[in-house]
Amino acid sequence: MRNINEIEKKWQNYWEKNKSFKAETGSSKEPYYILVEFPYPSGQGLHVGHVRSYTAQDAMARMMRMQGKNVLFPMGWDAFGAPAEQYAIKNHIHPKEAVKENIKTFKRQMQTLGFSFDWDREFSTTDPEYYKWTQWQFLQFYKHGMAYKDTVPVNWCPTCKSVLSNEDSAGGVCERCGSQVVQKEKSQWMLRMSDYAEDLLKGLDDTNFAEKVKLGQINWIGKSIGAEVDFKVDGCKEQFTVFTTRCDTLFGATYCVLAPEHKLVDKITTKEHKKEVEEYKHACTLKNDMERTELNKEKTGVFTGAYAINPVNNKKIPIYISDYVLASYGTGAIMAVPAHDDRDYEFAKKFNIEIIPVLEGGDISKEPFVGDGLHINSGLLDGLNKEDAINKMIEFLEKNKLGTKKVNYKMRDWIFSRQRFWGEPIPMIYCEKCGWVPMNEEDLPLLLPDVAEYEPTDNGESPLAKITDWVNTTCPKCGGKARRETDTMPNWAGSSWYFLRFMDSHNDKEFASMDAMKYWKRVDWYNGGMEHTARHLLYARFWVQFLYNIGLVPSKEMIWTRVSHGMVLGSDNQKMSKSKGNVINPDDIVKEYGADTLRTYEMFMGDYQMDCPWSTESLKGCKRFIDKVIRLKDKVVDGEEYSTDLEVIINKSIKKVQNDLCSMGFNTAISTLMILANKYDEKDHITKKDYKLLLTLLNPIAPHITEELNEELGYNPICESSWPIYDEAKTIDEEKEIGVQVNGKVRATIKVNINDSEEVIKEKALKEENVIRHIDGKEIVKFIIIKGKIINIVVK
RNA sequence: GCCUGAGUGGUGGAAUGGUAGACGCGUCGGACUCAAAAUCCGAUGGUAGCAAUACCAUGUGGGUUCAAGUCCCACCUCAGGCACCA
Repeated sequence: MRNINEIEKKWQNYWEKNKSFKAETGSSKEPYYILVEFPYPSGQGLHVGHVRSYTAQDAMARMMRMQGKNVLFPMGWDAFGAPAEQYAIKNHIHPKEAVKENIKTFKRQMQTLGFSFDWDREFSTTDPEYYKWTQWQFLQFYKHGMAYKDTVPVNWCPTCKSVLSNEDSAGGVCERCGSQVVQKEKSQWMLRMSDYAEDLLKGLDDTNFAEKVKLGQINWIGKSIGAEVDFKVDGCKEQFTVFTTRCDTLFGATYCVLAPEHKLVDKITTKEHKKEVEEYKHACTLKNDMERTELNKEKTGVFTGAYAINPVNNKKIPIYISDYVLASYGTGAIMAVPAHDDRDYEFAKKFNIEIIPVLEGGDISKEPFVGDGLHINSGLLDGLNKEDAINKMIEFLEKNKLGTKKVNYKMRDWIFSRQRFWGEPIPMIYCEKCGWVPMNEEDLPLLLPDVAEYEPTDNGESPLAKITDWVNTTCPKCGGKARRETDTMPNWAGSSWYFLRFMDSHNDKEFASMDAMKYWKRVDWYNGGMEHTARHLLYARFWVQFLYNIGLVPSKEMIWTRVSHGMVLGSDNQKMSKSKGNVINPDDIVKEYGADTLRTYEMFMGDYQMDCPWSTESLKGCKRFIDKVIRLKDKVVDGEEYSTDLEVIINKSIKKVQNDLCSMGFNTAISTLMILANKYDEKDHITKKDYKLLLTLLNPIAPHITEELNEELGYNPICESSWPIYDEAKTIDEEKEIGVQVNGKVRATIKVNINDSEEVIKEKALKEENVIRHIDGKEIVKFIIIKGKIINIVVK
């Protein structure tokens, strides 16, 4: 046989030439859309982790095509982003050149692996034909009041010289470069994502996401139901509002805390406390979120000198400021109930504030009691449980106009501006006379200029700000002098709707036609990394829901199932990285062992959804399996029927492989095929049909060699054939070995026939010597026969 | 601290409540070979035993059940995510 790489090349060319995997919009076959997250084409080339998830989805796609479905399995490039920009800065080339190179490498690598993507639908988020529509969609957000400019304290990375989203700077550290993030005030484009909090929560019911994925979304949205309560400041007209989920503990509120940034702080602070308060506030601005949370072991804060009036009992209670209260959540102010909240308790102990228990149970001299209990010291609430007390208190507050029921979400609006060159320009123009004016839609795309300088400015302006030719323009409204927005969009923008574009990739009239979207209906199966299941999925769902609300997509949720894969770790069980020297390059493996072996190994290595270490030894085992399949061809004799003695195992194998490929049981699908091949190997001869069956079942995972062997038998290509159909009746063994237990312990195994009556089985079991020994002299109290599974004899 | 996973041989991992360790890797022994590679055959959880077989064994401790890796309760460890969210 010829060299394995030549065979692989031959079939890759065949598929390309014959457009074997083209998805036809409008075809009468049942549409099925399998999507795998499009990669960021980094300079590192394809990772063996990519190979794992692409092979998995490829196997599904190939099987489903054979089952007669019209499978859409596309691939593209998420190519905007900081790494390409940094690479360009370093090497003094335009990022689009670097991206072009990287895409070429990625695509070549994917093609040598034989993935059945419909390459006719390929695009990159950096193509003007694509980002034109990303910009167009931004304009729709703007025109529907969903995009606005606001000055917000933002996370600033001094190294990247860029603003980061809360998400990107999780933990106070820049996700890109790892530097410490500081706080800075900046005017930013924002998307009103918080308006969609409730819909994003509800929409989950219309999806088939895995439970853990749904939970991730729910946690991120962070809904909590509570009440807002107004507190008057003693001795002046001012008042402030707090948010609480436990308004039933209001009688135990012995102080209030405002966030240091709260607007009221300056107004209510008394002369004697001014200096202290100012110092504390200043200290807080120096700290970023990371430091604030890190130093949370010890509560800090200062007294403002002012007092609030507890609205339920008119008690004067002190007002403090402390950074344990966040300005960005709720109202930026809390009522503190030290008897029943850990944080408030700690604070109260430190500042010697009164602690009044209002719930029965626990010992508050030692620790706060946060459980459920009947109310005490609470006037109208005394004797009630938590739920009743909350309801009664809300009723009381609303009746007396002291507060209202209120729902809060952790999810905030999406900060949409980035001070970078390599992103979609935001198509907005600032005119002294007219203010912010959107570009005319006909003028899109707004292209990135072709210049050679991409360094951000030191004052945090985007590199685009330096390109005056580009920046200076005229106002679309009044025709006067105006300036373009120089910020660009975040990386998440282009990936929030790419799956819609794949339905109609080359449409130059619309981002995708309604007809095409109605035909494909939705992404039926979406595979991606666990790290993207919270953020990316939430952004994409928000984007789609907005488009739905303005009538541009056919349904509110366009993604049905979301699944995630485990990582491929280095053989040292660590994440692969250059510095650790544990990186495996797929090119090397393909060259030495062939794409089919690599694909088979990555599917066999372990549970698809779990991380798994690389093992070249195990890879060789899969090579051996492929070689065995090739060798089996020598046993083939003519015959267009299955060998009689193989019928059961063949039908069983079809059923198992088919079910496993649909439910991500790739490793057990391969083990089934290994068992089948071993069975064939035991025989002197197998029929052509037996052999073709094995090749067909293995084809989704190892498509090249199976096509080659199939062709040598004289059959039409497998990718143009049908998936075999199994006969349920023939998946059952006539005879089976089952265990015989005595008191739950296996003492023998017996052969039973499918037609054996219980009497016969009983008789067989009781004939076994070892069984007789264990029941000897005892009384049989129960005789349990589970057909085809086990026998258990209970004796006393 | 909270949420989500996961703890099974030397190793990657299999097991709709029904013979734990499928399938693969490694190791050991054997065949073929001048030799090696490749391939093939056999053995391989632990302890005891020549063996039949017995006992132990799925992170720990309880429980439910004729039967528990699987279900329930408590706890321990590891990984990932969130983290002062009132």
